[in-house]
Amino acid sequence: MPKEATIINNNRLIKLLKQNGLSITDSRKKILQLFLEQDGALSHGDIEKRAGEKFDRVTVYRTLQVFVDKGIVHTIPTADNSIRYALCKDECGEGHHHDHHIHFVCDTCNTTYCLDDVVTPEIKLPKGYSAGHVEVVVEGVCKNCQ
Amino acid sequence: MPKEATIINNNRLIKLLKQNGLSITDSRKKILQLFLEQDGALSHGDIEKRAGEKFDRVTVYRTLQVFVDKGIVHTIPTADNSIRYALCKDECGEGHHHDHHIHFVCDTCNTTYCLDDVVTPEIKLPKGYSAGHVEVVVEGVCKNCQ
DNA sequence: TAGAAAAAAGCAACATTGTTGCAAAAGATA
DNA sequence: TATCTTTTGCAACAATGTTGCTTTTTTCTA
Ligand SMILES: [Mn+2]
Ligand SMILES: [Mn+2]
Ligand SMILES: [Zn+2]
Ligand SMILES: [Zn+2]
Repeated sequence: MPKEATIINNNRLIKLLKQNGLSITDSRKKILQLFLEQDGALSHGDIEKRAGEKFDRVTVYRTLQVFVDKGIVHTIPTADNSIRYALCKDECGEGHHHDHHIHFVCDTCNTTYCLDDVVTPEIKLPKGYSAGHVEVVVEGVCKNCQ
Repeated sequence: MPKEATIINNNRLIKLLKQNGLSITDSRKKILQLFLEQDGALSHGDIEKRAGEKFDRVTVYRTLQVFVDKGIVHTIPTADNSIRYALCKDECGEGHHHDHHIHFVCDTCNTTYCLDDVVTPEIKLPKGYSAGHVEVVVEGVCKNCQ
């Protein structure tokens, strides 16, 4: 008999997937769970490792792509050429993300955080340029590594 | 007989390399030239293409690494998992970059610009986090694509 | 300016990461 | 449960990045 926490969690996963019009599959549940139980962001590699030997690499790629498309997770660019993914907490949906927070990468533990309370600043661009999305990534030392 | 412009350019390249304590080689001159005659930033792939069939892929990787180490070029993180490189115009040197400008990626032509006159904004972080470098990438439509 | 020493380039082999088409398996629907 | 639809796994492939070693080029000094 599974533990209470597991049941709740499983229901939450199913609800989230259904809300986004996705069919319920083991890989989607597992990967979504990884995001829910995680403070920071995850790279493709992290997910491959933590999802265990259970899923094919291709499935992870496709699942992440679906999650991004649906507005369930957003991507975070980093300097080391490895995209990180994190849960969207804002009202993102299919085809439009509205993540206006900044990101923080710890030099020490290498964790990537969404700083949901820090709003992206206004940037005054030179004449001729028009801004769409603004991405801010701060690198430094995080709360756990001071 | 080479043209005047070529000679000057060649001297400039040599000077720049010497200033940074690098020996003068064909690949370094060629790749540095690509940056000098380029408005936007270049990806590894761009450089491989434009440097022609003349150099080995490995040489391009190693040359870019040397340029970054020496503070001749800096890297720009992008959302599509392909690092761009651009000339440092600030006083960067071996082991320390001081690029405090923001970057702009055009949705239309996909060019990446260093906006040298737009200074990185101050970011107020939550308690416990200390900031090192701040990276701002704005995505939108550039001056040539309006 | 020739020759020795040092540095860089090229090459080959390999590792990692990402993509695509297709058949099998699993999920949704009625 | 049967049928239709979607997703997965697999295989093959492409692109990107890394490493060790040999050859070539550059630098340095006599
Ligand atoms: Mn985020
Ligand atoms: Mn720049
Ligand atoms: Zn940390
Ligand atoms: Zn443009």
